[in-house]
Amino acid sequence: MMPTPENFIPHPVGFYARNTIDVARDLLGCYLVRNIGAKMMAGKIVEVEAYLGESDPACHAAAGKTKRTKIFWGRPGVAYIFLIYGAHYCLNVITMPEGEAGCVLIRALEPLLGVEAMAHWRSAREGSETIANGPGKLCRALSIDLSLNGMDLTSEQSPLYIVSGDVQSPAIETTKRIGVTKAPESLLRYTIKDNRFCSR
DNA sequence: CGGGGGATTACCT
DNA sequence: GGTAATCCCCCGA
Repeated sequence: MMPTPENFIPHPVGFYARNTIDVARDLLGCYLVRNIGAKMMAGKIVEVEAYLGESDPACHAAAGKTKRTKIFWGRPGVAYIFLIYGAHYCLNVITMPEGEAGCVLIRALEPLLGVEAMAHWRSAREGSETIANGPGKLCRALSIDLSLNGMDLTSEQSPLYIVSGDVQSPAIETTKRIGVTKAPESLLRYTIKDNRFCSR
């Protein structure tokens, strides 16, 4: 059963103040909501990756606290956004209780609301399956950039937030993370099994 | 202040 | 399958 915008309920901070792997798996099937003025876009989260903080070489937090990474040790449930290859943004959610580091990378969405707007931002006339099937593509589709870094994803007042999704929890497939050069063998990528909107 | 790294994507053969 | 594009961030000097 799919929620409608009237029933969009953001997760409380406590949802994110937990073990990163649990949060990652629980985010599958939830909805990412983007408001620009009166326009709403939303998509179901179908692919994520867990980054386990200081002990995970692939996690930016492994470099220690810097201007860019100090957000990891701050309040959970906020957006961590960075620019990669000078061209694409990646959207993460900060996890773990305050004082501990971790995040979940949102890697793909199944477009649900405002699909035409997403196609517009992407300058894509293709089918909806490829509009947001990658971390850079979904940021482009939802017009997400560094100006949203640090945004609270637990509030409906935010231009970007996450809400509870499908009532039934999905079957989950576990694989290696994509594209990472450090710790490439770790099985920390989670997808909704057989969902056509995942990357690859 | 210069240089290299990077969790990607699109477009080429 | 291979690779160029492109820039913020971090580090070392």
